Amino acid sequence: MNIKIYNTLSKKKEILKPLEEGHVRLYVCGITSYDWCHIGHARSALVFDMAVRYLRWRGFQVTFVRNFTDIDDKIINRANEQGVDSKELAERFIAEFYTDMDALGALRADIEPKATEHIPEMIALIGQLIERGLAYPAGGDVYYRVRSFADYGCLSGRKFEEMQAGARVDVNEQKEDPMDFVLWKGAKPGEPKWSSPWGEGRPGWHIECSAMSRKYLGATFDIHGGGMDLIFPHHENEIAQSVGANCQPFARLWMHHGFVTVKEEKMSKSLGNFLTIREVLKQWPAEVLRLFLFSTQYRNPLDYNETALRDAETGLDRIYDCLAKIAALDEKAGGVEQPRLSGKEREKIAGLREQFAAAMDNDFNTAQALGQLFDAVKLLNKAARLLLDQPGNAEDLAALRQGAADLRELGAILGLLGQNPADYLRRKKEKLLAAVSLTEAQINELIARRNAARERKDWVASDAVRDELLTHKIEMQDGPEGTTWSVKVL
RNA sequence: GGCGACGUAGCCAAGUGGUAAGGCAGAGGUCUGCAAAACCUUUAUUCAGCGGUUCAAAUCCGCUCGUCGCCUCCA
Repeated sequence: MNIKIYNTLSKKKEILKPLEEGHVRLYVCGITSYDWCHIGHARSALVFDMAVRYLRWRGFQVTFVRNFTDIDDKIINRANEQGVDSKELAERFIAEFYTDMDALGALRADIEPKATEHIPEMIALIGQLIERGLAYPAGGDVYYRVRSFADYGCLSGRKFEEMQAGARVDVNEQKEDPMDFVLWKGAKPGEPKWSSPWGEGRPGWHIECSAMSRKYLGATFDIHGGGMDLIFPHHENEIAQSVGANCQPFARLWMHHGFVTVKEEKMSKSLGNFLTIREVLKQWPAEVLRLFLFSTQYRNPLDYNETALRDAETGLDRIYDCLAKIAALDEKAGGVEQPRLSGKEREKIAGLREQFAAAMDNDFNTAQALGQLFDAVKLLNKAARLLLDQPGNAEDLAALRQGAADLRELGAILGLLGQNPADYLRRKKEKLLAAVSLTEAQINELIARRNAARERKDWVASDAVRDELLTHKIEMQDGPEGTTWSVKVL
């Protein structure tokens, strides 16, 4: 088994070989908890949720750590704006984060450390950096002496000269060099503070990840992940801190996911175009959002728009339709001798797991993996149709059931197809019905009227009923089991 | 200005040296009283453009054009 993952550090796909065989240690940068999570956060959460589920499905033990930044300038500023305590604010948005994650069906990380609960670890780490001459106290703050760290820039591919050419860093007289970054900030009046050898203050942003990853995963561990915007400076600085303090390699593989854009622009507070998870889930079920997010490989940018989400929903419906059909087939297993599925078709159904895994092994290529799922749906639909006409052969049914079970098992890796297919379709119908001006009883009455007309072969009357229903966006399907209806989207 | 990514059908999106997955939308057909759903067939001689390497390139190299991101808090 070879799982290849793109490593930002080497700019190549590399075969995943955990330090400890069979055990992957993963650290992901979580949120700064001062505001509602947006769909960019959802992408981050779901990408790593998928990666963890897949690695586990593949038989790895995974230790997944994702932190909360619960002390930071943004939190303090927001708390001041709202006249609340910064700790209270941070706690509140951690709770909201969990609500969102639950709504998305995202697994909890195994360890979810908070920065404020690891101040001693950070202080120890800063102390080590000072000892090694890589950091210096200045006026109540402590800074990292970036030029003393030879590999600075190795992750983002930057060189000092280049960075300085375009640097837009604040002028700060306390720093020896404008590129130096803060490890410890001396407290200003009224700010939250902890005591330290350098006076009262609080940690800089980057130090928490170095301290907490070391505590829970060790100085060197397998994968460190986050959004692409964290490459510089956050992850670059983490490397400087961790390698500088530990004198051994830090994360061996860096995984960075692409952004969600809205109308081709990066979401940002300043542009006012960010969409919260809460808002999006009001409009679309979590599985639709997941299917949408996984329709593109995680490193590529992804544009959020109505059309894309609608397409995703149509696709999801199609898979559930297929599963529901097969479930219904189960109930009328027949005793026909001859299998109707060819050996080749049977093989293809059985090969789904392997095909899916091949796609996922290639840097979690969910787009390709979904393609395999849809291929299987097509095949299963075809087979189900064959069996629907006549009593099924037991072997065929077994193949179909296995195919459906595989579909659901693989879907679960992406957090999809977790619902009972019949329930999913019923719920969807109810939701759509709520937006339509007819009740189910009224619809059934009209259908009965139409069927009576069809009995008489009064096609004019029959079509009139259908047209009437269509004005209410109700569409009928005449099947062997009678007439069913659905709400037409659009 | 520096660094990096991307540009594949109407739209979304795989494919990274061997002759273009998949989804959505569209067209034709089977089924149906007619429909719908499902299924079948079909929709890129071509992968931004131009050169080069190779028996062979969407895939490698160079240049041009275009889009986006990072360099400041950011998933």
